Amino acid sequence: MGSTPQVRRKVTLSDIAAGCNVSRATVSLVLRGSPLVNKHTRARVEEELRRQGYVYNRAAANLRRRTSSSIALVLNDLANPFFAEFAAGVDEAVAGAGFVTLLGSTAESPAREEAVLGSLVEHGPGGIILSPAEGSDARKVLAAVGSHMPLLLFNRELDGSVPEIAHWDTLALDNQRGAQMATEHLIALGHKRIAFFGGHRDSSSCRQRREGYRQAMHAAGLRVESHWMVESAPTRLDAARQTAALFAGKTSPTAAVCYNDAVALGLMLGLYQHGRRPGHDFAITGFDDIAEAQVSMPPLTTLSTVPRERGKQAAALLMQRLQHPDTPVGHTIAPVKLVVRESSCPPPAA
Amino acid sequence: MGSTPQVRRKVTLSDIAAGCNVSRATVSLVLRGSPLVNKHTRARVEEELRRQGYVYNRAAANLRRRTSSSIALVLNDLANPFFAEFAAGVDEAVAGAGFVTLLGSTAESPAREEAVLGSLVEHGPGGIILSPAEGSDARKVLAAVGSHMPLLLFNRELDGSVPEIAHWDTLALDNQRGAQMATEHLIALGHKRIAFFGGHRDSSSCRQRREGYRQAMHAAGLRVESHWMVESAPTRLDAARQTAALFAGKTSPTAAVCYNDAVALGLMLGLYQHGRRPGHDFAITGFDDIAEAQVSMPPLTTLSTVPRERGKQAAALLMQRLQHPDTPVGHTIAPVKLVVRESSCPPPAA
DNA sequence: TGCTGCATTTGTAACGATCCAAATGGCCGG
DNA sequence: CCGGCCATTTGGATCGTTACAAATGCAGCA
Repeated sequence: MGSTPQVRRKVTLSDIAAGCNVSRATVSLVLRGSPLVNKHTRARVEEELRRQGYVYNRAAANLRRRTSSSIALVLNDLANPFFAEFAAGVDEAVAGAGFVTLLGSTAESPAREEAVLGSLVEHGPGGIILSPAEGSDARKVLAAVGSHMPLLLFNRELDGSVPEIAHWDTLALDNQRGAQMATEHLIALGHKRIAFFGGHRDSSSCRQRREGYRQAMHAAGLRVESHWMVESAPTRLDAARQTAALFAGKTSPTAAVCYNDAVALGLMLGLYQHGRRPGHDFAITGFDDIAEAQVSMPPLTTLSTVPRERGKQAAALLMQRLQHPDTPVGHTIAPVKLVVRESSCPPPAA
Repeated sequence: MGSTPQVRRKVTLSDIAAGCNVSRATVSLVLRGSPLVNKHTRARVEEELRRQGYVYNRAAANLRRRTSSSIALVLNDLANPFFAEFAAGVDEAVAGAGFVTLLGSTAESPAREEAVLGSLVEHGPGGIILSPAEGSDARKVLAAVGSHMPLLLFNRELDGSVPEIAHWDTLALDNQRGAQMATEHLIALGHKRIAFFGGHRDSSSCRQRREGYRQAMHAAGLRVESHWMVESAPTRLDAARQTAALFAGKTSPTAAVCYNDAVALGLMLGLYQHGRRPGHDFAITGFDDIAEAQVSMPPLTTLSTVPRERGKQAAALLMQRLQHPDTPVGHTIAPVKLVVRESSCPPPAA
């Protein structure tokens, strides 16, 4: 039935035009649903499009129209579930707007980031969503993307960023407020000796979370022992390894605000290995609310960031910028929500 | 220093040509590193490129050369860590070959899959890597991508696929052999009553894993009770919910081969809730070796699929196909490796 | 009949790159 | 001094689409 053995070359708009004796211009109008074309003509053309199996060449159209139909998404770590969810959200919104997503991942390497950005920019995305690699430099990024490319920075800041060159929008989580809420929650439960566990001191998100923690402690008039600030890679494995450091000093904490969920889960494991029972004799909070948080043992009290929503939001913000290139840059801070589960118990009776 | 306030229009090759009194053709040759150009000329042109902040327009070049510099990656569930790792692997290899990845995710909906494929195809990728949505139909996919688009199917089969129309390559995990290995491992430990837990009966990977399980059981002369075959959504949560079903009949199993790691971890949780201790009085194996498998409690015996490697492999296979479009289609089965950890214990002494 | 107005349709020049055949200019041998 | 050769450069057509101004045809009306 109507099988046309389409062999070599791709079908173009000229083929369609020739196939039903109209001009290329008319076919183009049909493709774009213009009301100018006669409805009988339109029908003939559409039939021919179907018959020949035409596929639109958006690259050619974009070239002529000087438009773009893609956005680039560059992530420091796609394999991380947080960013994977984020990416899914971005793609969902981007696709909803009729765009496609160009993906790039940098594996936390500023050098790769530069290369990836360079390569993606050549493909002419309308804008870029970037979650920078650790140590990524503002001037380098700017050089790679150019000063007129709409750019949305997610989740982290760039090193050496000064207001004069920063033409980009940002979307960040409310790290400080989140850590503050977690700390206040533990304080309300009766804890007095609370640690801040995990993360790299020099990452911007870690700095902000520590700051929130410190403020809450200070506001409650509680001391912070220096050995309660434990650094670790933001992974389960390294967190488990660093557990012992918490109990190295003479005054042991009874609770810990963790840098993120991965670290919190690692700490749980480490506690079990030290013979302690998280959720019974030690309270823990996380950050992110990853899928495992609700089924860990015990279920983890944490700050929900809803990464998929953040992805959609990031895409929406970038689309905004595409439509209004000349509005002043915006800095959005997404609220986070405290989700209380069993890992945050009161301190053991003194 | 040398800051040229580049305002509106993008810099094109003509601008460079004009800027140093050579023809566009010469600039083009320089861009592509042709040995034809005089090295003094090349230097002048390169200086001008830098000075004006030129960025290559790959879309225009692709149009003229009738080539492509992208591949499309369409996933049924990007938020799943297995696919996120896979995507990271694909992107790594694709970027290494100087291509970019066009991302699409379908949220397990065949309708969205069709739309996403249609949209991506218009952007002219050189080929497509597709992990189909559940229930995705072969003819529909074929209609969306056309019969000449290089296509690699990953992880699942398409419904209604018949050899006459299947021009695509495939890359699959060795599901059957993997489940067989897991089952044999449990049998070697002394288990006789072994269940197969989780997954959707009609997904191709679940069928294959069940088949491997059945073969191993049969080869060992062991019975399979019907209530030992428990279905669940492939998620932790639903798996935890279905746990009770395992112990509904009169003969309870002492071990379970799980559809995948998520299910296995859910089952662990369910067992704890039923007062059993996985790794002590009940043995469990998973499938995938996701990151959590090594830090769960107890650490999970599972089949390692190395999704990132699969991603690289998928990209490599597709690149192969791009270079040799006329070689016969290939069906690759990636081996899996049994990783023994503490979750697979011997049966409790009778 | 000639003119205007409307609904359609169309030719042609772009968009930014590449391909190709042909031009340029310098140098060498005869 | 000329022809030929080499190394280099170049104009113009082209990829598949869209913008735009202009053409077409037909109906209505004075």
